Amino acid sequence: MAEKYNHREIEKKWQDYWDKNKTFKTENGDYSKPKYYALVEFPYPSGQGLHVGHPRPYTALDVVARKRRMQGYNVLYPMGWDAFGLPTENYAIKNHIHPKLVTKNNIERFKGQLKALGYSFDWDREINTTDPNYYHWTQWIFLKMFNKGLAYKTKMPINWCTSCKVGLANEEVVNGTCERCGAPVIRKAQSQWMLKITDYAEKLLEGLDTVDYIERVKVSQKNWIGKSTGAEVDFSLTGKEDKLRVYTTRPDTLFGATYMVMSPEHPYIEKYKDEIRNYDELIAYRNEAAKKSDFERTELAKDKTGVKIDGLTATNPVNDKEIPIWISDYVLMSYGTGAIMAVPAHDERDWDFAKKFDMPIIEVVAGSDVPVSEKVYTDVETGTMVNSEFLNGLSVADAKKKITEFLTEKGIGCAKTNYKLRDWVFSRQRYWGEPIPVIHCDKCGYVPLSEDELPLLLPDVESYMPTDTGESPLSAMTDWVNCKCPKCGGDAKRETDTMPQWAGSSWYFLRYTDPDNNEAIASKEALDYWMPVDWYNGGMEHTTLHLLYSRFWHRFLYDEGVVPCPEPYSKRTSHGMILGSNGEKMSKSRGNVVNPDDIVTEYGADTLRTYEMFIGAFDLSASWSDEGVNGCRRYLERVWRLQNILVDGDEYSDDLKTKIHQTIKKVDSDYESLKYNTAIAALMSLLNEFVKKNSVNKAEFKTYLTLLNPVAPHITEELWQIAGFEGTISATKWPEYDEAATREAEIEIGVQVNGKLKGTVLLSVDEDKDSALAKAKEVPSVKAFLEGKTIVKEIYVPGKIVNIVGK
RNA sequence: GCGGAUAUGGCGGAAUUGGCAGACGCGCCAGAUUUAGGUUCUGGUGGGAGACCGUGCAGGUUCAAGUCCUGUUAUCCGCACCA
Repeated sequence: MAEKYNHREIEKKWQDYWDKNKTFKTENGDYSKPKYYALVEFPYPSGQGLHVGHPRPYTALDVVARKRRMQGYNVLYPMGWDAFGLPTENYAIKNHIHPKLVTKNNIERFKGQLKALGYSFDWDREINTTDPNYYHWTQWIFLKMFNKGLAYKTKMPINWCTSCKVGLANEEVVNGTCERCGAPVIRKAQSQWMLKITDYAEKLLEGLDTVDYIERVKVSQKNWIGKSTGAEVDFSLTGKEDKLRVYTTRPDTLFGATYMVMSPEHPYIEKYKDEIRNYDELIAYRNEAAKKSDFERTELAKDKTGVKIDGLTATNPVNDKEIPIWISDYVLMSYGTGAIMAVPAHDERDWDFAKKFDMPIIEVVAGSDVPVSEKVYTDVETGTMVNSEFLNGLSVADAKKKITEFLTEKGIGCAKTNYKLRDWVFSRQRYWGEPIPVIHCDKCGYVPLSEDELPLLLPDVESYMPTDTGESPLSAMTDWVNCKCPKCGGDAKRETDTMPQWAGSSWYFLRYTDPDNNEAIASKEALDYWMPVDWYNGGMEHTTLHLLYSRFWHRFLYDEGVVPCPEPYSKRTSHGMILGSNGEKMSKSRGNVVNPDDIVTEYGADTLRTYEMFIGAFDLSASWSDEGVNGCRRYLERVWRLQNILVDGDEYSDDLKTKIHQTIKKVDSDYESLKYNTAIAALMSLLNEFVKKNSVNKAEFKTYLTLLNPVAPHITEELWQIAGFEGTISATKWPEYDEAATREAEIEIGVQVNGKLKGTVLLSVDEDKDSALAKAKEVPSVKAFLEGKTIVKEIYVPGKIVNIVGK
C-alpha cells in the first residue's frame, strides 16, 4: 500500500530537483533542433502578490511548453517583471521606501509564488524592466526612434490625472477618469514627448493579415487604428482667397451639402475675427466646449449644440451654392481637417444638427422608403444618385469614384485616407520610469545622448512626490539635471520626464532570447533563431494597448534591420478572467479574493493547476469554486492510488487499447487548441476505466503519467520515479497514437423512428445498409413503434444514426 | 448607437462536417467498506405518473437542428460625435 499523497513534500522535492538540475534551462547555440517560443505576459509585481488569475495563462502555456519539450523541440518559455509603474511609486511615497527596494521585495515574493507552482520557466533568463542592463536597451530603442524622427516633443493638451498628477495616454482614460485611480481627468497643456505611431498605422493594419490572432483581437486592433477612406474637398470661403478644406468619406454626397461645420478651435475663427460679426459668441462657445471633459462631451453626444458664424460663408465647388458655416463641438480639430461639409440627408449627426437648427435637407441618394426629411438615409449598398448633375443614376460606389476623379482633375480635392489612431503620448512626469536619454540645450534644441552614454541611470532622489507644476520629481535634482550639451558643450538640462510603463513591455520578448547581452538588445543569431514568438497568450485588457505598442516597436526595429521578422507574434490567444465565487470580479472590497498561496499549501500546486485548466472554456471568464478545487484534488488522489493496482505489461491491454489511443489523440489535440478542460475530462474518464478494472499495467501507466504531466508535473514525476521508470518524466517522449487503433470495431448507434430516438443497436463500423436496417428493426422498442406503419423512407448513416420514417 | 461575445440540468460545463443532448466534474440520493477521517468504493441522478417534453424566446429549412436560416430578448466586454 502506497503512502498518503503528500503534495507538500513531493512538490518541494521536484521543484528543488528542477532548480538544481536546471531541467528547463534553454541553451542558445543549440540551433539544430526545431525551436518553440511560448510567451505569457510578464506580470507587474504588485504589492498584493500573485492573484489566482495569474496561474491560468501561465499553466496553459506551461502545458504547451512541457509538451513541446517532450516532442523534441528546443523550447523557450521565459518569465520576467514589468516593474516600473505608478503603484510602486505611490507605495514608496507613502511608506518612504525607495521604489527600487519595493520592487525587489515584490519580485522576491512573486518569484517564490511562481516557483511554488512548478512552472517550467527558464529562470536563468529572468528579466526586469527596472534593471539598468535592461532599460539600457529601452533607451537605445528610443534613441533610434528619435534619430529617425519618430520621437518629438510638442506642447499639446494632454489628459491630466488630477490625483496621480501625471499625463495619460488616450488609451489610459476610461470614461473621463484615470484608468488606475479613477480620479477625474482634465485637459492640460503640457510639453510632451510623442511617438509617431501614426506613421505605422498602415503597416500595423496590414500586418494583421499575416498573423494568427483570435478574431476579436484582430477586430479591436483594426478598430483602434480606425482606417477610413474618402476624399478631401476644398470649399471656397465666399469672397476670399482661402479655401475651407474638409474631409469626407462620402464625396458622392457633395451635391447634398447644405452647410459646413468647423471645429470650435479652427484657426479661421482667429484669422477672420475682424469680419466675423458674432466673434464673441463663438469664443464663448469655444470656451464652454473646452471646459467640458471628454466624459461630458460623450454624455451629451446626442444633443447637438453649435453657433452659426455671422459674416463668413462657403461656396460648394461643384454647384457654386453659397452655404452657411457653423461651429460645433461634434467636429474635432484632431481628426481630418477640423471641418466638415454637412449632408444632413445622409449622415446621422448632420441630420440631428439640421433638424435642431432647422436647416434644409437635400436628398442626393434615392432608395429610402421614408422621405429624408423624416429619417436619415445612410445605406450605401442600394441607393441611386439623384439631384447631383453628372452623378445622377450612379450607384454610391460608382459616384464616389467618379466625383473623386472629377475633384482631382479640377484641382479642388483628392482621395484621402485617415486613421483614428493618434500619436502616442510618451512622457510621464514621474520618477519610477526609464529616464528619457535626451538633453535640452537652448542653442541646439533637443540633443540625444550618444549610444555609449547609455544606460542613463535613474538618480536617487530624496522625494518621489510629483510636483504641482506638473514636472517630474527628477527636476528637483539639479546636479543631475544640469549638464553640458553634447553638441556645443554649453550649459544644458536633462530631460526630466520618464517613459510610460508601456515602454519596457514593448520589446521584452526580444530580450528573453539573449538576456545577458551587453552589446546589443540580443545577438543576431539568437533573434534569427527564436523570433517570432510562436504563441503569445495574454489578457483581453492588453489587446489594444500593449499589443499595438509592441507591434509598433517591433515593426520599427524590423525596418531598422534589428529583428528578422516584421511581426513579433505568430499567434495570439487570450484567456478569460477568474471571477470570485459570486461571479463578480475579485476584489478586496467585495471580499471574494482567493489567495493562490492558500490553495497551494492546502491542496497543492498540481491541484491548483489542474483546477484552473479544468474550470471551463479557456477564453471565457469562470467563477471560482472551492468544491471544484476539491474535486480536482480528489482526482489527483485517485491518480496517486493507481500505483496500488499497477501490474507488469509492456503493451496496452486489449480491452483498453482503443480507449488509450483515443485518449492520446484527444489530449494531444486539446492541449493544442486551448481545450484543457476536455483534455482533463478525457484523462479522468480513462482513469475511471483503470479503477473499474482494478488494474493498470506499466505501459498504460507510463502513457497516462506522460499525458497528465504537463498539467500536474510534480505528482507525475513522483509516480514515475516510484514506479521505477527510466530517468525523469520531463525527459521522456510524448506518446504517439495510432489512428487505426482509435477506431472501434463495433459501435452502438441510435435508432430513430420519425426522427425520434427509440432505441440503440450495436453495429460493426462497416455494416451495410440492409443489414443495419434489419438489425435496427429487430430492436424491440423500435419494432413496437413500427407496428402497423408503412415505411416511407429509411436512412442509415454509418457510424452515426439509423432513422426509419413511417406513416 | 456601433462592433464582438455569451445564453444548455440544482451548479461549472461537454457535444468535428446537422446524426443517441447533458461527456467530465461538483452537488444530491441510496448501499457497501472503514470507523472520526478533507475517507474510499458501487449504483442512481434533466422534467413528467405517463404517452411525451426538454439547449434564452418566436418562426423556418430537414428524415434529423444546441448546431443551418429569418426575426427577437437578456447579460457581459470593447469602442463611442472619427465626418
